[in-house]
Amino acid sequence: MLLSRYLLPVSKETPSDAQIISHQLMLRAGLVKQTASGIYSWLPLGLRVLKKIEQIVREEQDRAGALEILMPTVQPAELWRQSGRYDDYGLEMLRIRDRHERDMLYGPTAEEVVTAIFRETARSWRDLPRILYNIQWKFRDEVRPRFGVMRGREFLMKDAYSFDLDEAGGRHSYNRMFVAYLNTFARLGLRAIPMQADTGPIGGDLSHEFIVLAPTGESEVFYHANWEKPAQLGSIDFEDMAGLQAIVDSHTRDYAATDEKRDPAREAEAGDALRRSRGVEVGHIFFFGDKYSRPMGLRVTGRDGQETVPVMGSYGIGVSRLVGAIIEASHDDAGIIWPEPVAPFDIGLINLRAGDAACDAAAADVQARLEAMGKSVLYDDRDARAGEKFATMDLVGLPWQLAIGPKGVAAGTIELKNRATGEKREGSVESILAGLGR
RNA sequence: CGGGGAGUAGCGCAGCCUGGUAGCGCAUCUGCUUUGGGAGCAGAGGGUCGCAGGUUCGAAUCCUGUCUCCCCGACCA
Repeated sequence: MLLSRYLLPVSKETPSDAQIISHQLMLRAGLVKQTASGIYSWLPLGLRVLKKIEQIVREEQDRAGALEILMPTVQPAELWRQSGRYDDYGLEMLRIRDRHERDMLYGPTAEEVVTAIFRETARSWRDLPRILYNIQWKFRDEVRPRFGVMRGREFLMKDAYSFDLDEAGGRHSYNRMFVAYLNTFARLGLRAIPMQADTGPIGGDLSHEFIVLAPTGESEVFYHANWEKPAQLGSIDFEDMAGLQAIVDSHTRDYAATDEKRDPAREAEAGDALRRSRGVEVGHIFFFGDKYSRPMGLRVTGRDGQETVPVMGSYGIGVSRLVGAIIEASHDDAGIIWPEPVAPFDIGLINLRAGDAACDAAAADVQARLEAMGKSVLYDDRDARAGEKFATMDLVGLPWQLAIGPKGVAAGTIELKNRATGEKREGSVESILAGLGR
């Protein structure tokens, strides 16, 4: 991609609306534009990141055996009356009336819709268990949106819903999602800690929040030092109930709690190993039994020929929030530092003397060769000063910066910088490209 | 929803108290000089001062209403 043809409105100045670092950097790096309070438009660079995160979330859901569907953003109030939540949900739900005076709503979550779908498709125990998920925009009319996409009113969420015959099965589904979340956050380059959570208005008795550690995170968290070792998950057999339970057990053994859920006894037990940090909630999983299936009339025929009410769980990841969370966890004074799996482009290519025929040709050649290697390249071909180009690349946080200038062209060399480590390497075009190809 | 703050050029701000027809920095455009980590000089474009009423000869400035945004609190993926 040629930067001269891209839409990348970067800014040196910090927008006065933004308080936290991820919000400031997202605006300064031209990732998003605010459209209304808590509502954002995604610009090209930000959208690439959002889609990369979405795809990683999708792959890990698929791997865990969940099935992707797509449910509507606008839902009929009728379904929420069936579950009994229509009157309970309150002002957070954006209520809409259509031209026929029917009560509609912009979905804040999708338990009702998915239960209705499953009610009409599942007939017998053979249709269970199933986990359905979708990645769709949600709207919650927060009283006070803030922190940019971290707490917007409109947000992209992956929400999964499990249907099982009994509680043991429900626990297995819960464990599938638990482990899928560990894998997902690890792939995103994040250290996320599962913490025992209140089940809140959604009900049920088995629930964890996944908290990403970030020094500028919004909530305070306390955890055992063992969590600082990154989780090493090998290949997982999601069908192995006992094996999955063992993984979950090993990832819930060490103490970890949010501010509200602190346990003085366990903290004393942890002693010197107790750590205190800040974090951002990026995922939340619940098992809630027949809370929705029973009132909504979801029934299947069991092995014994009798009707039975399936049990359910729901599992959310804030996809758009993750963009902010990753930046909170990974930035420096110069800007964003994207973990490679979510970076909008793999490489930022800087032409230090745009307009110089030899430099232009060399840069175009390098770009073509990188793209032939399957790398995505943002090529700064603008007629601007080197400092401005490097600063822009630092701000937008691409993992690698390649610089080509007259001296390098004369010597047949090119300079590579790693955004995260700051390490620079100069070498022949061939050797640098070979290094990037690995 | 309670408390506080702010709307003036794309961004960051001054001007408002003490009314007199809008300014600074960055960004943008043109030209020249520059060019290996946010250049210099010269010039240019860009604003219904959030909106609506009112006071006044005259309103960015004073008064009233209204909309929007931000912060603190309670609530939340």
